[in-house]
Amino acid sequence: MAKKALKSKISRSSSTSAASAKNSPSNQKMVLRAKSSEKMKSSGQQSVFRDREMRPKSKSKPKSKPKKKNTKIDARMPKKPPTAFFYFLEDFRKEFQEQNPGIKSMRDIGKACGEKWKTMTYEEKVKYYDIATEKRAEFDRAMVEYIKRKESGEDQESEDDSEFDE
DNA sequence: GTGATGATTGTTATT
DNA sequence: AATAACAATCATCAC
Repeated sequence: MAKKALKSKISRSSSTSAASAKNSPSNQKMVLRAKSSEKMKSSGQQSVFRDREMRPKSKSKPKSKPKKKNTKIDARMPKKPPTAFFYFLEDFRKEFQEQNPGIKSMRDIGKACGEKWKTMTYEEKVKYYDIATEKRAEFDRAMVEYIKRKESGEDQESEDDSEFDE
């Protein structure tokens, strides 16, 4: 069927109208976010002997991913929004945990997700892409403002930082 | 107790 | 065109 018809590019490419593909004129703000504020608490599991590899925190040489904010980016810099895959992860995680209460971390889940993700058809993924695309638009907007603000006065540090001591 | 890591794919930015 | 880096999450490791 016509699945392949659109996968060509979900990416919004540019601008403004490009999003018309799935954007309805009347729909400017569609927020469908399954948000969940659930917190799971796991008990203590302490065991562990997985030889993963020694991970000296001394990252003398970041191999490929400095996970820490090494970039002196401003705190006001809009971070990259999660990609479609990440959104899928959110949903998948919950289910996966239910089906596999034994699994603990995302590392295992991530692998399962990746595999499944590839098996998913565009139609299934499109909804995630849709969300991601929208998020990007918002991010794009935020980026412009960020730049604007930055040029205006990067010295302006947020003074309203809630750094109140309690 | 804190910081860092690992794993997944997607998108962006840069070259 | 292609590569690099980063996005969220959370159990686990190192000190």
